[in-house]
Amino acid sequence: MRAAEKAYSSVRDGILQGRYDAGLRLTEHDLANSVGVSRTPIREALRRLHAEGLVHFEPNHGAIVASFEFEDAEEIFELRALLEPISARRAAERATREVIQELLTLADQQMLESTQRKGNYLVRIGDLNDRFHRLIQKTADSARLSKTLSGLIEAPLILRTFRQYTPVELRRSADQHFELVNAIEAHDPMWAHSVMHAHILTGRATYLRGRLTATDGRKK
Amino acid sequence: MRAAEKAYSSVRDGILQGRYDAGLRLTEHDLANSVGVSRTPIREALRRLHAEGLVHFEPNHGAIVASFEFEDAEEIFELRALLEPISARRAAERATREVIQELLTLADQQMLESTQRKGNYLVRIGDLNDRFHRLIQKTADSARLSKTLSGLIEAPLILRTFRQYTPVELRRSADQHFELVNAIEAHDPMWAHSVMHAHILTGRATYLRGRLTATDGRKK
DNA sequence: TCTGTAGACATTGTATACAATAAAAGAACC
DNA sequence: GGTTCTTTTATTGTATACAATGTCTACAGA
Repeated sequence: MRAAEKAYSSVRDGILQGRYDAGLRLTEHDLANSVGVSRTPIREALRRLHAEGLVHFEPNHGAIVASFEFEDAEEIFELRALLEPISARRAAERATREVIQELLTLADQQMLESTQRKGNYLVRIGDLNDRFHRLIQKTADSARLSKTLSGLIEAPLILRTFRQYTPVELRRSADQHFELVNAIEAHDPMWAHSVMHAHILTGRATYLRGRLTATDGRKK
Repeated sequence: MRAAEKAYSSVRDGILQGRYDAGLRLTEHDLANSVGVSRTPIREALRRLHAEGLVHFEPNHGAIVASFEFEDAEEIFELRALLEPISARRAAERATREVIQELLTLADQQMLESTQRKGNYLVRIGDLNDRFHRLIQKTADSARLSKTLSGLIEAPLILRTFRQYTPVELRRSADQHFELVNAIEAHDPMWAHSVMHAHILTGRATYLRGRLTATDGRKK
């Protein structure tokens, strides 16, 4: 694997898995040491992460791990609610049998995890959800749309959201994935569009409810 | 100015002004020579341009200047039609008197250029249009939205579109800018939203008409 | 004439040394 | 004790040398 690639995924994973907390300073030198490559590929990785919004630069203080505030979440859900339905629509126009089968498998597994809820099932559900949405994006076959969305599907935010889900909501989310597969299988772009729209808004509602409870909790 | 900055704007200008044609190979070595900096800042600039979609990489052939096909244009207009109205809405909620004044001045100048049509007025209109839209984005004050849109407002495409405009359409476009300023001045988000939506769709329609005529021309 | 292969060449990828700059720490003075 | 100036240190920015790898070309053989 190229060193730049290694640096990128290493730092990215560190941020997404919470090993690097929001606000932490990441100096090129330290990262180079911990990843085991020189500063050059580290620089490249940091610029890329900056473009994706995972870090920002403070002059002479290096890269700072970005934090997600409430306003960011609102905005992310708003943009996803606009863009992901387009992905779904395009996917419905383009999906092959193989893709549909794979989506079905992912939805199946997610439903299983959502009903059983064993071990650290939330991480696995988060992962399945991520793969499901990414496969739809890939099927939509629009580099521009993918790039636009990639900055928006922030795993830490989504994982945090999953923690808010009640068992019922977890099953509903998995069920919406099933319906999405149905719509895509039927090659019905409008159906796929609106199911995806509802799906994102459902996630948003859950996130908002979680925020409210969290705030109430602090107020007590 | 930092060398990386110099490299970025130099290469970017080269592409946007058409000095580097679509499909042209840009090798790091050559660019380093022509810009007058070392390869390191050139690399940084190229990665950035890649993230913005202005070049793509072919393994062992370096950066290739991206070309805009019909499908790309369709997609860009579709995404802009979704996203720019959000910018307009947010701008209407946030604009100060100073910003409104500046927008008004830009719209004024554009109207003037559109009625006089002297010299290479199309370039100047393209520039005014660009500044108008960017100021709205800036006023919308959403880093995420700006970043998402920045990859979509491709100057070469928009400039090409302006060439298709009839005098009437040029004035209509300037007039829509005026109406947008009215909506923003009234702090009416919905109004701003729908005017911007119509404005983008107007541009799209003109672009499509231009494409059709070009195709007909070839068929004869 | 076509095809396969060897080798030169072009190009990127990486490490490292050095320069520039700004922040932090410490010393001297009031 | 506080404040300002100086020195040190930390950090990024840039250039360059070298390594790795893929591509193109020329030539030999069928």
